[in-house]
Amino acid sequence: MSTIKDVARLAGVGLGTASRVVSGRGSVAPATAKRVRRAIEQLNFRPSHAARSLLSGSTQMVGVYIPILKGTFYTPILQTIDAELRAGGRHMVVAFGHGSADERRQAIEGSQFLINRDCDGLIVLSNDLLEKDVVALGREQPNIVVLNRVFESIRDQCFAADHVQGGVVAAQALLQHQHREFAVIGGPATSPDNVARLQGFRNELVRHGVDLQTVRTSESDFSPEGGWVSAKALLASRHRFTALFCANDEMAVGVLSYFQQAGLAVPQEVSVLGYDDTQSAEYSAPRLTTVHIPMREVTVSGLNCLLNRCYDSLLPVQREFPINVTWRASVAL
Amino acid sequence: MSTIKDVARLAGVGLGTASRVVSGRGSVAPATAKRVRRAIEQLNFRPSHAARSLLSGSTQMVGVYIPILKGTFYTPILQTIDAELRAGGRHMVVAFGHGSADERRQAIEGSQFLINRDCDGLIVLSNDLLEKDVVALGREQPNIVVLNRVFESIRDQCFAADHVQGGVVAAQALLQHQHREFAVIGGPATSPDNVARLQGFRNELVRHGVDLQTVRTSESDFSPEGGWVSAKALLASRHRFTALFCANDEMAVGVLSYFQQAGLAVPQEVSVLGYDDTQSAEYSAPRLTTVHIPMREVTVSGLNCLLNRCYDSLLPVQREFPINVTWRASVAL
DNA sequence: GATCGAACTGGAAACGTTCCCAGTCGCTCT
DNA sequence: AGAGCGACTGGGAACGTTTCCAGTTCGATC
Repeated sequence: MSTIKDVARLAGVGLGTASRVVSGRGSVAPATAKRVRRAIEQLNFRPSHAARSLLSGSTQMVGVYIPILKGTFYTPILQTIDAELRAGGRHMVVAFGHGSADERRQAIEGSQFLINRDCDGLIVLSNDLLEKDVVALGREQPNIVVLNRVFESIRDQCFAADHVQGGVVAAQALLQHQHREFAVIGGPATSPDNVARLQGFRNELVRHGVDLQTVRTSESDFSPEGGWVSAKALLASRHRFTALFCANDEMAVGVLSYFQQAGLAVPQEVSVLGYDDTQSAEYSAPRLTTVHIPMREVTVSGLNCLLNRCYDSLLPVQREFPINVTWRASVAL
Repeated sequence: MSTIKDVARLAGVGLGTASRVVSGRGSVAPATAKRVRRAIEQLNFRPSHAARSLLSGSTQMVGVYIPILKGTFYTPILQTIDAELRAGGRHMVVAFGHGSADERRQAIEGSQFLINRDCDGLIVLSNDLLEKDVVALGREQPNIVVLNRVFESIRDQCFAADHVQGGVVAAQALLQHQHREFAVIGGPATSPDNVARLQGFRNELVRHGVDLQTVRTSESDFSPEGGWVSAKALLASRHRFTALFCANDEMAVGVLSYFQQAGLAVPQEVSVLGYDDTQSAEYSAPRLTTVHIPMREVTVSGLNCLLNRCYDSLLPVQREFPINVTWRASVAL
């Protein structure tokens, strides 16, 4: 690989002049600039990112930690982040959870890994990190933003939709279709956003006079497979219900798969409501009615907040994210 | 951020000694090492990745270009690459296709972006790159590996399953269930892997005496939505068929969604066969029988090949990838 | 025609590491 | 006692940029 010294030598100019042409800062005579550009072309010169980073103290790189890249929840987030970053000439380096450690450790290690990689900032998604973990991480790299979760100690670096409100919206959607007999398949009890939406859902139910004793709730793991086995158990339990609320779309898809196999017609015999409105809800059989969480807006706002911190820009940041229902075909009277 | 100089000063040792403790190379007296380690701790010192890269000429970083992160095809690939890389203390930087340019330009720009970021090597996935493009890219960064596509000029840097064989396997799966009347929903005609599997499929059909005139083939775009509209068009055409081959799982999922809505029972009235065996096939309604492409093995082999080139390691590389069928519930007699 | 300023130029210093070289110390062996 | 050796140490050079400063040239202004 050729360096800027080679360029300078070939063009017969000084180091400074060559650098000015490359970086476009400072004034250079047109004729000289042309000579330098020809030399660059000829040597196929590209400036070293490492050298620039070393000097400037900034890598123009943002780290993103994601527990696992599976399903349809995280992928649009990555896509969004990369798009926004690239538009600003920056880039993204991703780390997923790995290894045999528990998920909390994985999240810490992944984030640490990213920090060690000289990221200018960090975006973290994790259900298993503790308050003290983010504080510790924040000591090493103050430019941290958390998505889909709020830590009290760094409230204004956290971006999330109001999931208890999401639960309320879910309940209303079902109630307004005259449903009174419910079942729920929740995500992991350790997942804060899951308990929030379940809380909201239940609150709204009692507000409408539903006896919570009659709503059967099972805990699952946010995966289609989990939804499938929960659906099976639910049917086996012979619990009476006309509407089933799934705490995310992926589980709902698994449920739909099992119900089809069991010969239970959706929505004719039971209604199924999803949550998140990810891509997997769009073309299930039947197409899934689901609570729409505006993750794109959440992501962009979080990223902008991070960029503002890292590069003192003034990108717009939004902190309220309206939730509504995307009506498709899985909920009926 | 503190530097190794600060550490050296605080520990009362020379630069070299401090460095030796940090990098673990060279000999240091135990007592001295302890003092240095305490200083590191105290200052919360972390070595600068940029400085190391500059000196060593290697960033320990591999770039991955992916056209778009949507659906279930690319995500496991990323997950696999990251897992393998992290295990070796290296990392991954990802770029997706963006902007309004056509997909070929996007692929070139994305790859270029990665190269400019000082990646030690590049993994590229793209249906739209031309032979000459990879040659040009190869001049800037010889360490390139292509997945799911083979370019003649760099044959041994390309890793892909044999998709014409995949098509053959698909045809056999359907034929052995006595199907004689077919329909096909293909991917984009510009996608080499798509034309390969369609070719293989048709070849096997004629080998079994099926008249290709009777098999209706429509072109779609590998998306669930595309599958949905193609399924609609197919039914509207009143073409007779008992088995439908979809060139990927995503389209098959869209098809299943439409068939359910249209009241067409799968597999009782028609059989549907997918391709790829991605996560979306696992819990569709009904669960999708599909041609299993071992993308994990393809990915690992490609990555290993790249790592061998970049860091002269001797990781195992495999060039043949057996294809079979994952039987679920969408194909019947 | 002296003065001033703008436009342009070259090169040293700095960023934070690692590697190499030279040097010191203490021990063992003749 | 002197030589020889191994363990350990300190600091300069280098990696490839950008920034800054000092210097030169040239045209315009008084």
